[in-house]
Amino acid sequence: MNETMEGLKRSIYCGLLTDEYEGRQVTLTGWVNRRRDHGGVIFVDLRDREGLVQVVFAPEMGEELFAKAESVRNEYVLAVCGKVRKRPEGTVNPNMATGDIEVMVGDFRVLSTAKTPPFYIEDEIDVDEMVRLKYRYLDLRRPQMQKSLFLRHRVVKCMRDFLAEQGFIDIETPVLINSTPEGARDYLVPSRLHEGKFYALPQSPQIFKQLLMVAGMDRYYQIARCFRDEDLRADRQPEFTQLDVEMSFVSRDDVLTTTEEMIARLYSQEFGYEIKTPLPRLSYQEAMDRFGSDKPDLRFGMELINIAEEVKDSDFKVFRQVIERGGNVKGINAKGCAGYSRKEIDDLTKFAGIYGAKGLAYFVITAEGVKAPITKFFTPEQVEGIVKKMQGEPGDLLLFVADEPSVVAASLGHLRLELAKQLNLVDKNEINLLWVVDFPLLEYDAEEKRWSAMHHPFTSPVEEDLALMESDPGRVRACAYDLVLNGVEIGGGSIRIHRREVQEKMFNNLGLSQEEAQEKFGYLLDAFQYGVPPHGGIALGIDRLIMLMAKRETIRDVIAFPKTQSAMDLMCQAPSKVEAKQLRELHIKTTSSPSK
RNA sequence: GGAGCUGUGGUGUAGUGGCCUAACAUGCCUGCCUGUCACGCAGGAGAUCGCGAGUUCGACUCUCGUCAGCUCCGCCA
Repeated sequence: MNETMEGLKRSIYCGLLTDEYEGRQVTLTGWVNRRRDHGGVIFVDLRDREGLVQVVFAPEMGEELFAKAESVRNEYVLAVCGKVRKRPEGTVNPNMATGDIEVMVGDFRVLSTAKTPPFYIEDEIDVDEMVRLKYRYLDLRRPQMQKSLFLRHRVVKCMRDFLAEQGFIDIETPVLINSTPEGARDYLVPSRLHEGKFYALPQSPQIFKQLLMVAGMDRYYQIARCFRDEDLRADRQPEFTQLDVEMSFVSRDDVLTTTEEMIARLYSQEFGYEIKTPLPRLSYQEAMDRFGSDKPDLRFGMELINIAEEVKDSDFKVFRQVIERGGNVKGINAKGCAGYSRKEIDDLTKFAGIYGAKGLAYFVITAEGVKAPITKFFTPEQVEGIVKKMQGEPGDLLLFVADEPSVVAASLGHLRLELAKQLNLVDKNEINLLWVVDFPLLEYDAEEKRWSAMHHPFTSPVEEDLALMESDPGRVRACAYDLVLNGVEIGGGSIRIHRREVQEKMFNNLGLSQEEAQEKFGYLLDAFQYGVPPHGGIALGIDRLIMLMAKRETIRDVIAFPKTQSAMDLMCQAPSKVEAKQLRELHIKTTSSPSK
């Protein structure tokens, strides 16, 4: 039933056919996007990765062939041979790139019949993602998905070209490595040859790229697959792709500048958009203070404003006590939202609660003055002071959170984003890039009661904070930086520690004993005894970057075969059970019941 | 580990205790149709309403559990 390509050769992609081919005999191949059977004549839109073209089946081709044409259905794979011609007057389709021409089919073959697909192969579909993922190969036929993958290809190619020009070389690092403490949960791979031992899949090629610097490669890059066994999000998959870069004998600004140039070239090449460099830089502290986030979206204002000074002497116990305990009281001004209903404010309160806020205080500013249940705790002067600090005007809604600093930042920071969404404050076409710099080197893990590296254990402290490492580790700034695009972290890196004594201090702060450090990272420490260049680098999240460039809401849309939120591949059904024999070879026994 | 939303022919939806013997659109099948392009017209097939309990005289509808998908919190150097 299915015919072969024997003796046929495609002349051109369907979507690339132009009127320059008029009068010429061509062979086209593709999928039947849609057929319109008029009885005496059949129109078929033939689709390939470049687009559509209309091919026409008319009875002149002969009875037998025409009968075959009548049996053609959607998604059949055809090879058609025919003459390109201008469409008759009045039948040109201006909505179609190839709408002024068509191919009069003289002969054709059905290379493959097809079942009716479970959903339409077209953009703007509204199909349950479960179905799309199960039939991902059909989902990927949709032009929009193909465009995303083409975009991804061009972006990665542009990166490679740029980096090659700059003297970076592409080096692969192993995928089977050893598990390390710190950081995300590792994916483990049992060893058959070493009973009871495991490889881990890399969370990033971090240590290897640093060893490549010790090896004198000077400038390295890799499009690296990374693995983290943590829960998924719209912008987090268990395996994802990073552009991993490392360079020797450089300062922080060398890394930033190189990255900026690359990103600028990307946008220039892809959209003809000129990004102004150098990009703005915001310290972590300032980002947290003003936006409640270390990846602030600067496409709109509505900054967090500290009103501790204005409320510290008020009768409002909630605020006062928080301040006395070292907490923050901050607010945001939702311009023009004074008309929000009780329920809308309740919803905002609930929303703030997700991030730990125990309440959401508010002022409604009307022409007659401030209206709110809590005004009674403040003197008129205090109310006025708060309104002034918040730059409140009649018609505004002021929202306040009082809590420990991290809760205030998280709740107001997210509330700010939520309100921007509701009020449509974001220009979707704006491209807002910035660096967040001067991250803390360490953060305190309350659960484990110890310091842990905010970036990773090889991040260098900034020189002038070195002395604080023993006296006040929480205040040490790291020579680390994140690249933020429209409120999404798309990359991060640091200048690394290249001095053994600083590295030891770092391990010390992390509560790693000399022995533990030697056991886990000994090879890096050893390497550092043999001449290590100062070095630093960055890793960019390719999936997230492409997601933003393609204006998609989830990285699943720019990954060919992504996993669901429960880390399953609905198409191939991974993960799956394995044979008992395989487990025996790996010296593994599972604890779950065999029926499961 | 937790919160929320969703689950009804292939697909997208409607149906808030009896009107449901489950509706609409689209897709699919059959027939007609020589200029359509979301072709048109006529007819037809197709659903134990995610799964399991419970409440009820009666459950697509209410309750509980469970599974799956999505969003989020925790987690993610």
